[in-house]
Amino acid sequence: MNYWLLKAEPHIYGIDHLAAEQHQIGRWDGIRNYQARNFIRDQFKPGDLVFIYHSGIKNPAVVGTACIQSPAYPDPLQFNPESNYYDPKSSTEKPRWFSVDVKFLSRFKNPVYLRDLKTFAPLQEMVLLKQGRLSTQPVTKPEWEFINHLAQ
DNA sequence: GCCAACGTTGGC
DNA sequence: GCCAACGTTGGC
Repeated sequence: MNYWLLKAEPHIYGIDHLAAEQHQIGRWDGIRNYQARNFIRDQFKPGDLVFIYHSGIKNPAVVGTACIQSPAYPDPLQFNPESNYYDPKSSTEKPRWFSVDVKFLSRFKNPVYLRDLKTFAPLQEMVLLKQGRLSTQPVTKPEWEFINHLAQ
């Protein structure tokens, strides 16, 4: 069992969108960064637990949890010329980008804000604090448990 | 393969 | 809106 963090811009697709999906399962697509892609393609496994993190807003925060619901599969948006995520260099034979299905689990009553994460010694090695721009990233088990306690 | 130019992310 | 960090592109 592994733990991950997925970033989302809440006005585009955030935890409320996920919770509103049929069966509360949504496709996590549009990832267009190789490092983030590699985590999805090579390491995400059904049953893995993820934090949903809202970025690009005034008070960025971990806002809830979800779980990986499917193996990685080619992101359909890369083949759609109408999509912002269309990639003409990708092909169905050699897809470049991958997505997974994610199932909503919980929305934190108390979001854990980035400014607070920064104050706790056990969280100082989080990828979130070290590498600002990575949109999918690993979380350690101690970090997972610590943040869940903060959200209670 | 190097590197300058450029684009994007994302916190503040 | 600004800007730091960093990823990508493309000429050479």
